Amino acid sequence: MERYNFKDVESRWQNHWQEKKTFSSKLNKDKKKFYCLEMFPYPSGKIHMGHVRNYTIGDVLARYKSLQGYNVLHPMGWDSFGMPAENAARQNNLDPKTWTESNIENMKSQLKKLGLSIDWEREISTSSEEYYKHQQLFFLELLEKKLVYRKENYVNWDPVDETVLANEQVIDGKGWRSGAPVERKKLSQWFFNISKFSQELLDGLEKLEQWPNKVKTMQKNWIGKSFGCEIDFKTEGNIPVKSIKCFTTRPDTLFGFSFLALSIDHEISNFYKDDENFLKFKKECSKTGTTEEAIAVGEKIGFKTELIALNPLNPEQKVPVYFANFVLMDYGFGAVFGCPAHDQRDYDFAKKYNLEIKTVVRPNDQNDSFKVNQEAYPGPGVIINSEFLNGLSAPSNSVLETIKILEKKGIGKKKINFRIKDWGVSRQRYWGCPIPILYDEEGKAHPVPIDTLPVKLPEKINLNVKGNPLDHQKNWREVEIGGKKFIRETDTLDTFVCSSWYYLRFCSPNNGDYGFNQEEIDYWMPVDQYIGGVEHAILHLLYSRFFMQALSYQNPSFKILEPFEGLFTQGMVCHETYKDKNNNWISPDEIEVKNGKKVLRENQTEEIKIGPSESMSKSKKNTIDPEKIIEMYGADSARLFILSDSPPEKDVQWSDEGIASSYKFIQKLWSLSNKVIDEMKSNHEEDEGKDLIKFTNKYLKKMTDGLNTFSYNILIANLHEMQRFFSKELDKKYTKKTLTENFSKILITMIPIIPHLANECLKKINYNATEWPQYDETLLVEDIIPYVIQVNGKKRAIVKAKRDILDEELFEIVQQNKNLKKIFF
RNA sequence: GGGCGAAUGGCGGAACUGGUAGACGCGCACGACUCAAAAUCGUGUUUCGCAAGAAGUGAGAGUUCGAUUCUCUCUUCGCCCA
Repeated sequence: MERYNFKDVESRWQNHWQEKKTFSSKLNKDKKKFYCLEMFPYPSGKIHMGHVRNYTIGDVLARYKSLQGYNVLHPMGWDSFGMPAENAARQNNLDPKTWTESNIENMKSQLKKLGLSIDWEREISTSSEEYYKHQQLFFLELLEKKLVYRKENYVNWDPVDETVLANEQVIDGKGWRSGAPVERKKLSQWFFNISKFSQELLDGLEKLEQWPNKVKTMQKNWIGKSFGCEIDFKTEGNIPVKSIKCFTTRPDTLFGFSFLALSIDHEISNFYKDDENFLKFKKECSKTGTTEEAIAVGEKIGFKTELIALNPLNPEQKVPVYFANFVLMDYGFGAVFGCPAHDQRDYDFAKKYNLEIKTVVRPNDQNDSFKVNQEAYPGPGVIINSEFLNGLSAPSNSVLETIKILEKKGIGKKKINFRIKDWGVSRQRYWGCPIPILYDEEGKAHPVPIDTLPVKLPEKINLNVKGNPLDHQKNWREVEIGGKKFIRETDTLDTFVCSSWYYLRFCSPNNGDYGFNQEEIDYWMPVDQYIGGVEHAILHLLYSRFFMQALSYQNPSFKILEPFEGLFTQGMVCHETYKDKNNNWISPDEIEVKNGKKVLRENQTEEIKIGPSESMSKSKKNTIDPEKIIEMYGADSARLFILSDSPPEKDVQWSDEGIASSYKFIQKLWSLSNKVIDEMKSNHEEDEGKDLIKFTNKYLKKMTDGLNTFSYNILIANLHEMQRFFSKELDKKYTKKTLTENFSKILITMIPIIPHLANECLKKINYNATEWPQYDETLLVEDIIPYVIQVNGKKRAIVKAKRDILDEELFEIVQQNKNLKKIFF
């Protein structure tokens, strides 16, 4: 029998799909749509196993839905702006555009070799003028709606990359890419007013039933709604300030008040702007990062002002006012009241400056003489030492009670506060979408006139300069409109902006005058199933959700509030790690197996230390190149293996044995298929049994269930069972009709998983697969079923009997069973 | 420190609403084919035990005729936030 030639078959089918435009999708209101989207890749140059997994999972679903009769939209594009292109261009002395475009070409051909059912006619690239010109228009629209604004802000500054870092790009106080200690720097930045929609973004989560709870919880925490109260603290002192406003979630601990702390950026700092000691202190503060983590871990330091604050519930009590490094200007009002006994940061601060620590909450299992010792007690309990608040259960009753009292006295009011901050979108980089803003000679910002859009990125410029290369482009920066001189904004947009709306563009990728066509998005949106890594659980997904809010704001014809109806987060691809005797990472390519041991290929003797399996990464050299795998084993084998070993939401271990076994299995399926086709030629007049039909039905149910629940690893197990069953069952004689009917259904179920082999086999029996096969419910029911006999909860025997057997009859059988006889008699 | 989740053979993992634990794969062992090897095919493979049988889903308790599944306590690991 001929061996399966995957190279020939796979390339033939891939060409067929391309020529016939099999996966091209068109708006068709008579058909139910299904929008299947995987997170689009950054064009780094080569696909990696993570892509293989992500896109295989998506392809299984897209092909399945298509067989189910849906009008499927399954597009692909490129998240092609960003730092790596700029770095690569600097190093290799070429320009980012050329680098990016050639990477795209290469990766596209690699993806095509995977046999994905992608509508390539909808391909988009965010760094193309075609794409970013619409983004600039969106920016101006949002500016018009006052959802974009500019403000001076302290930022995390990476002194090596000379760029602003987002909080999440700061790891342990260092830049994620450069590793340099991050500094605080004040810059004028563009912001998207995401916090305006805090409540909407929170409420929207409730409706996302097909999202993992984990992701919803993460977003919820990120938005961080807290309920509390704003309080005016009266002040006395040499500075002309009458009161300071604070936000707190624990007004009930006011009797434990022992200091008031201000952010160094609080307006009161203006009174100290010439004070040398204060400036010194400020400098000291800039050494700690702006992240909440850095603040929690770092030393708490303060600068005492000449002000005294009064306790609003007890004006007799007067406490000092400090500037402190752990108070953030953009949370609350940049001022907090210190209650050392019940907040750890306050406790650390009070210890350092010898301030009073007064316990005002005791745990429920302690008595009123409880005193905080060693560390703060932030937990629940009962209010003590607090006059008229004593005895209230904290925080459940005490917070609301205290707010009532404060409101009555007119010194405080109930307030909802959100942790989420506005989204800073300015980046001091070249390879990004230019922000369409012009500054006049007074430095006032003006939108670029719409009819002159897009603001094109200058090409082939010198990147080997300090800071943002666009700052050095005099010709580009300086503009004259109507005789007036302007200077262009040189910051570019965060690449997260590009990925916040690309799924809309896919619906109408060629729409010229606007980012999308309303009719097209009304049909295709929302994305029915979005698939990608959990690392985007917060930012990308939240930004995308914000973008829908922003577009629909003051625009009743835009009705999509949630872009992604279903979300699936797949696990990572892992591989064993290897080290040589000098503890250098060794790539799997440099290793050979000799006498059951892994040795260096170079010298064939040095044994390799095998480390734990970890997520594939270049730094640990434990990557496997998908291109080589496809070359050796074919796309179907790669797809089969990446789906087989673990459920898609969990991490999967790549192994040589695993891919080899998948390859063997492809061969087995091929040979099984040939055997069945041979059997079809023998023309039996009657079926020798019904097992094959019954099996097929059960199999179809399991495959359908598995596909509906993303249990893709179970699909592969079913395929193995099917292969074994059919190989044996073919010893019986079946008619051509039975074989064709049943086996063609089985082949169709293989299309989503291993499309090349499945289509090739279907072609051999001249079967045109158009529909997902239905199973016959009645055939799922067995007549003879096993009865498990338990005695006192322990399994003692299994007897087989008719499904509808009477209790007495069953009892009869049980009595005859010799195992059971021993127990009873 | 807080939140969420997980823990099942040598390994990856299955088990629908509480009802035969270990599907399927890897690995391993044995056998067939072969001069031989590879490949392929077949059989077996939770542990202890020759067997009958017993124990067994991180540990301990509880609910139940019956618990991998439900409840509580604990341990370890992972992820996210700090």
